[in-house]
Amino acid sequence: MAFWLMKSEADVFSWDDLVARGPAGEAWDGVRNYQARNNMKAMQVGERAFFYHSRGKAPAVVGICEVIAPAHPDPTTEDPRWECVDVRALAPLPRPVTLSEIKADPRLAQMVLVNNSRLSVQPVTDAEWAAILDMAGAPAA
DNA sequence: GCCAACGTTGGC
DNA sequence: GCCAACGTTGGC
Repeated sequence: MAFWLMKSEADVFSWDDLVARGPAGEAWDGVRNYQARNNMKAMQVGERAFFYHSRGKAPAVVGICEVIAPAHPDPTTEDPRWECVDVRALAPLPRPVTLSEIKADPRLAQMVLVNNSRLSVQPVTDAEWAAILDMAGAPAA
């Protein structure tokens, strides 16, 4: 099982918006970046991803979501190059983990989030996943 | 709101 | 195939 991280601007589509979708979840559409798309194509149903709020005054990982549908054509474009997965909210983190905390933790120095801040869908290693859960005060997965 | 970093586009 | 110009992202 691989782990992932998906970014969204909090004032465009927030964690609360995903929670409001309930078990039906939401298509993660609108991605127009090949690397991010390739990551979505690699996702398996049941895998988990951190939900990250970008661009707010305190960018942070705020929740955990689950992939509920594999990659399929992006409904927001006619262009067949673009695909998206569907995700649903699983659980909020007991405490958000901010980008500044992530940058300050040596366990997370190699995170894609730290080194390629523009990639909107990115892989997370098992060790990074565990470290962030730890920082959030969440039980290990 | 600003600006640096990055990805994409398009002329040659 | 190269590279300059442009648009977008996202931290601050």
